[in-house]
Amino acid sequence: MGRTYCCDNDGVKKGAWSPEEDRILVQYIQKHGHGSWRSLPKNAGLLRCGKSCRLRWTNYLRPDIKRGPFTPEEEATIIQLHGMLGNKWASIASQLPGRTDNEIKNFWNTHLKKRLSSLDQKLQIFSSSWGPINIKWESPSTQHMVHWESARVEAEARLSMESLLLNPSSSVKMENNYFPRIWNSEVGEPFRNINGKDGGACESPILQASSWTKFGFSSVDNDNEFQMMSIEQETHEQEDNCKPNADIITGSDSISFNEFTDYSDTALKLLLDIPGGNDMEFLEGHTEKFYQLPQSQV
DNA sequence: AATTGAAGCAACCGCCATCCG
DNA sequence: ACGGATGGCGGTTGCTTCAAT
Repeated sequence: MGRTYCCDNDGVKKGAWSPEEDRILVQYIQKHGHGSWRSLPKNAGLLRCGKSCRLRWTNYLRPDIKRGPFTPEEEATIIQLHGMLGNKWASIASQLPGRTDNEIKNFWNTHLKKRLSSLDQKLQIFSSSWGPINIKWESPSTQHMVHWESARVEAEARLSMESLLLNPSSSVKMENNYFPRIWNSEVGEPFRNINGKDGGACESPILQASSWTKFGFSSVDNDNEFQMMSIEQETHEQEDNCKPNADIITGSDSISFNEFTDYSDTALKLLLDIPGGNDMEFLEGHTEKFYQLPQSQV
C-alpha cells in the first residue's frame, strides 16, 4: 500500500531548476504567498511538485537566504550545536539566521565531519601512547562521545582564541554566555528535561564538563539564570542528580563521562591548531606535563 | 588536451508529526 | 477518535566542478 508521493504524477519535472522556473516561483510567492504548496505549482504554472517548490524556495530563493562561505563564528556555532543536538539540522539552522538546514547539513558532511574525524584519529594515537587511559574506541557510544567532545572542544578552542585576539578584555564574557543562551532556548529544552519528570535541576553535561573554567576562563556575568560554576566545586555537588545523563551518553563503556571529559579536554585542546606538519611531535618527552590524571584517578 | 577521481552542493526520497474534516 | 492530506525533516543520490595525472 503506502501513500503516494506527491511527485508521482506524470509530467512533473525533476532535477535542477532553470532560471525561468525560479523567476516564476519567486514572482508567484511574492504576489500570492506560497499558500498550499501542493496547489502552488498548478496555480503558478510550474511543472513541479509542491514539495520541490517548497524546497527550492526555502533552500535557495527565499530573500533572507545568506549565501557565501560560513564564517568562523557560524562554523563554531554549528560544531557546538551539533555536539548538543546531533543531526538536528533544522534546529541548528534556527540558530543561524539566513542559513538553511540543507546548507548546514552539507557543510557538516563535507567539511566539519572530515575535520573531526581527523581529530578522532589524533585522539586514538594520543590515547594509545598512554596505558592508563583504557578507552574502548571501537564502541559506538564512545565514538559518539569522541565526536561530541571533539566538536565541543574545537569550538571552544576556536572561540576562545578568537575572543582573545579580537577583544582580550570583554569577549570572554560574551562567549561564556553562548551555551547558557542556547541551553535556555527552545533548542535546549529537551536537554533541560532529560532528567525526568520531577524536573530536578540538572545542569548541562556540556557545562559540567565545560573547559571554560578549566582553561582559566571564568564568568564575569551572573545576570543569566544559568550560571557558570567552578567545575571542582559544583560538579560533585550535582553529580548524583545528573548521573543518568552521563550513563546515557557513555553507555557501558569503560570510562565515565566525567573521566573522559577530563582527559579529552586537555588532550584535544593540545591537539588543536598545532603548528608544523607533525601533529604529535609536541608530545615527545612532555606528556607528563600536558596530561594529568584527575585527582580521583591518581 | 583528455581522463579520472574527489569534493561540493542542489535536489530527491521517504518517513514522521501535525493538521483538519 | 479516526484517517487522509500536508508540511517538515534528515538521509541519500547524482550532477557539476575542479584538481591531479
